Amino acid sequence: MMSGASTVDAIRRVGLEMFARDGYEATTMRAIASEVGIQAGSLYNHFASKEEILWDLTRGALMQLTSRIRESMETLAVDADARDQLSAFVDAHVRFHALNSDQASIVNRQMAGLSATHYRQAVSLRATFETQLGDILRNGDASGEFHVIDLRMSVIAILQMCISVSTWYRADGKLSPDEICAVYVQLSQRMVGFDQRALMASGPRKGVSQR
Amino acid sequence: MMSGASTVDAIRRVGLEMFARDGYEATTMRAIASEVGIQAGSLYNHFASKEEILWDLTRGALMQLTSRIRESMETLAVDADARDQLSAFVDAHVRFHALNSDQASIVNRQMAGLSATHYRQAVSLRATFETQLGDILRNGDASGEFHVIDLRMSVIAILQMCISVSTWYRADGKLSPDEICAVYVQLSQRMVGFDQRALMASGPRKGVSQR
DNA sequence: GTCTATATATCGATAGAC
DNA sequence: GTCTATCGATATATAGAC
Repeated sequence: MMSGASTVDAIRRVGLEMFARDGYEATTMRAIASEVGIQAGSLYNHFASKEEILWDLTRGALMQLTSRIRESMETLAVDADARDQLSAFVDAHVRFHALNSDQASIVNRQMAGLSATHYRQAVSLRATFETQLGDILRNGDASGEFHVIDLRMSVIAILQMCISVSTWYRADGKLSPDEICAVYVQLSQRMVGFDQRALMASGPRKGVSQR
Repeated sequence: MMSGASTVDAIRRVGLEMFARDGYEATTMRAIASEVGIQAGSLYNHFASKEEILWDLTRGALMQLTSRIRESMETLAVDADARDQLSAFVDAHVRFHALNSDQASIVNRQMAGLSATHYRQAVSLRATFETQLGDILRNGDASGEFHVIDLRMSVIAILQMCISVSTWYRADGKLSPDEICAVYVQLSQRMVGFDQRALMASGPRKGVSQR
């Protein structure tokens, strides 16, 4: 038991880590309890079932990501163009998946452990991201800023690209979240057909990074 | 038991389907045996353990994908440019992940069930795809065909984009594999900074698809 | 709210008859 | 090679003392 942290928060913290690392089915209530420092039966004073822990973590991760995206979009001016909107969206998405790889694993890999009802709710929450990005791309294409090849496939491809950062980013690696976000923002702009040559002409183009 | 198919092949077929749909840990040997039409104990006449089934399927999927990519690359002329190489690679990757979503699930989501030794072997096999695509991008950047922003991130982003097709493609959907591959090839060309304007100028540009 | 003890079920894997 | 029967371990979840 940790001082200064409630038992329920300790269960959340341990469950998140173990579900992400070992998978939901491979993680046992006994293992969670042991890491928290209590007996397995005591877990049921805080969560009705193992699935309730997963649902709590899934819902929390999705709401955290929702908040980060909303905060990032709110920094934009009301008349921001589609390019700025896309940048804010991709930046928030990449940053979240880099800095919260455990939450990313829960949402992207462990959702099969949810009950049918909770699974539907999670998919519904996740679909809002696709809708948001789809709106940005549609507006950008309509205004002539973008030249989208296919709306739905572009949306999924960009989202999946952002999500994949969670599989390789390491806090002790050579690249900072800022640097990574900058690259993915550029990639997303290319994918939607935003013409960057005007920007490139304003400064010397850097060589390809060969880390 | 199916006539014309050996028991071991039936186990492979059923295991692939159940591992992909329910996950490795959530799939029981009894469930596999039941679907095959034999008793659970009889499975051990064909595989030493549950993990051996997963490893057989993982290895098979990775080798199938390897073959598809090699076949696609071999259709190219010996002096094919980087753009054609990228197209052949992406086409094969997207096509495989669309038409073999179960194999894709095994390789991309169920590998945590493998033993440490088998896991390392699978990761090693999978790394060859990254190396191949990395070579194509590096050569294309060196020759001036591409303008790669960051080699490693571009490789991962493109691969993950191709893989994601397995999560939404349906054989009874509106899009054929050919149409999907065409879109993803274009997306990949944009991501590596291949200039398409010369091609676009040769014909009227189509509006964005709003399916 | 945590403990000990346990109910109830199911798991992967094995043994030996046929 | 498949069957029946079962081993030994472990799973989630519960009951009741403190």
